Amino acid sequence: MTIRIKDVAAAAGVSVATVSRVLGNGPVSDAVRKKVEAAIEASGYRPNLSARRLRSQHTQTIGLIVSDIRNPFFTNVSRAVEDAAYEAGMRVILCNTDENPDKEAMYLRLMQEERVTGVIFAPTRQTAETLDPAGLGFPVVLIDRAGPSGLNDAVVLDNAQAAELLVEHLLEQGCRRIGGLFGKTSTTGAERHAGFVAALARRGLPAPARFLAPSLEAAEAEVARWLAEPDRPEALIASNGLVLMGVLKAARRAGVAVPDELAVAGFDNDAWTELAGPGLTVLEQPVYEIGRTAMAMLLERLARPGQVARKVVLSGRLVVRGSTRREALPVG
Amino acid sequence: MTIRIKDVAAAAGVSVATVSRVLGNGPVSDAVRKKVEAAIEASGYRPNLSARRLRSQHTQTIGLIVSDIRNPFFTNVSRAVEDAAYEAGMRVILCNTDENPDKEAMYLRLMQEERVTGVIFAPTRQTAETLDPAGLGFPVVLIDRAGPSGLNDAVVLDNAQAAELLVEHLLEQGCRRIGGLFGKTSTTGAERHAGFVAALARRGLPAPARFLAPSLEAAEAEVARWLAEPDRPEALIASNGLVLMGVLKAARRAGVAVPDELAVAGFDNDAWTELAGPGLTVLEQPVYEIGRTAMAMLLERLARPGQVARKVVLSGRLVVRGSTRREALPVG
DNA sequence: ATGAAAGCGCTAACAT
DNA sequence: ATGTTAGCGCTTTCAT
Repeated sequence: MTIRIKDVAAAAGVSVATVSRVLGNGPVSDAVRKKVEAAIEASGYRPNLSARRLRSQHTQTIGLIVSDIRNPFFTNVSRAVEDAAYEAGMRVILCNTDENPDKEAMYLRLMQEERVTGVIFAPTRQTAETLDPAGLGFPVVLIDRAGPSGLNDAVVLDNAQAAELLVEHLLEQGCRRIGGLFGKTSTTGAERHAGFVAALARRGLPAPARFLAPSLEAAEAEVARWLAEPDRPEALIASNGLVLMGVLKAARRAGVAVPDELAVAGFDNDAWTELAGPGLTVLEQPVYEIGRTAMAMLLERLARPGQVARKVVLSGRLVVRGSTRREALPVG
Repeated sequence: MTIRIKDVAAAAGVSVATVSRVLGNGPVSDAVRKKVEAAIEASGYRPNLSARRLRSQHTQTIGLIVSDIRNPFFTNVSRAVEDAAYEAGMRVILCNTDENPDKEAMYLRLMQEERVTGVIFAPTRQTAETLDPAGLGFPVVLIDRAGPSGLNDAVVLDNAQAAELLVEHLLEQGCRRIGGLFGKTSTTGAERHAGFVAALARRGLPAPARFLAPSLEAAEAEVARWLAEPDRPEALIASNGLVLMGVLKAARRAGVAVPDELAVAGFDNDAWTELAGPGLTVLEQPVYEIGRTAMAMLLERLARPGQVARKVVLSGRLVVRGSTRREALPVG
């Protein structure tokens, strides 16, 4: 049926070992290499990667486990990871967990069965805390959310600092009743919440916060409720791009003007944030770089397995736009 | 080193075949099954999928080849495909081609080496025209862009009709100088262009169009140039979500007000289109459904290989928002 | 530089 | 219902 290496060998008049060497750039004389390559070309032979992986014990596969590829942060990270992976001759298996610990466990198990070379993983808080990298059989680089103290390699944003930057900016604009919306299952959410609380506490201000599932729908519903309350906030900080969208949709539905009646700021400088409403003030993460860094760390870890775990902390950049502009805000 | 099936067999006091049967839900007595499952649990055994695939000749893997996962259309399609695939016990390999025919060929070749069960593919026009599904060794379902007459299964939008809907709407709003921006390498672009031309021709109107690479940057640059020309259009139709973003960015940079000085409409009803500017008029594709339909067609094709190729054509829905609102437009 | 042969871990005949 | 065994297609010793 399908052409195997022995068919190519027979056609070229050499042994299967020689064909294998041609395929793997092993030591073969030029004359023989030519003959073999011609036979491969003529037959349309395609090596069977399952067989190669089984025999060589190298799968050249990495797993990328995120909560939802539709979250713009992960969309961009995934593209960066795939670019870097294919450049390094690796393929990527992408998994969406929806922040569901059961799915996380299932996919981690799948990664073991695939005998992946390594995994890049954005875990929920729950999983991050209990993750034992030793028992998995492959190295893990955490992204977006770091696990507990130095057990895993990780590349993350300085989330507390980032949240503080946003709060400071709103304070400078004269806002006082500043509310925050954070993911309830992520470490990211917890860290950003901590920065949010710290920055407001320094001024002796309250830090009203809501925790929610990281989806557009959940955010929109939560914000709609919040805006209907008597002492609604004059500014809102959204912990990720999806939640930020939800804030804007809810404000629009409720007829609350941005920034006149509500200042809005959030995370992730996606293209649309420049175009929405008066332009959205956001904290930009170096998204593509996070993906490539994670991949690079994974490759380094594979090269030096004994090396101590490293955590790369990247800083965000505040991008000020109209959604928090002072002149339009209710001051005092 | 790692635990193999024979280790589990030895621990449970049975043969490897019995363990394999337990794994595959074969006929095994309850008592033995219990014993084996206990041994699996105790040892932390994980089946080696490469070995299983090699032996069984079933990879349970499908390939998803798109131009760029960051294109919101493909982001959503990919999520739908992955959901459906994992439900069917299949893995997905995602590939980004950037509409580069060389990359397309490379990934198609990779799919052969993976011995994938099937592929869902959004090809460039060039590749779509020359694609020989017979020679590939696996079934292909095309999405977004159909190939030539009935050679491949495909699920597509009625692109010409969709473009006509947008044009008709703009005509109703009183626009006359309507420009179009289309992907230069995609069949989608060509089909949408055809509908665009047809709708305008019926009114005896010119149909100025520009063809470009499907990226945010290319669109922004092209539109910036166009808006600077003397007889610039009073309305612009963008052939996909990325290009639509580019139109808006360019208009904003050039200080051209939407919709007062320029009406804007485009494809893909992403969340952000509701929030950008006055809200964007878009043609909504049933995105998630396209992904699931493609997966379903692939599974059907696998079940009935001889079946004649089918093309599922889905209709888009016009979503009217502020970016084309009549009262604000320069009439005549 | 090349070939012969073993075996990666598993499933599927075939036997019992 | 369970065991024995061959072999999926390849890479990798070990010879020569």
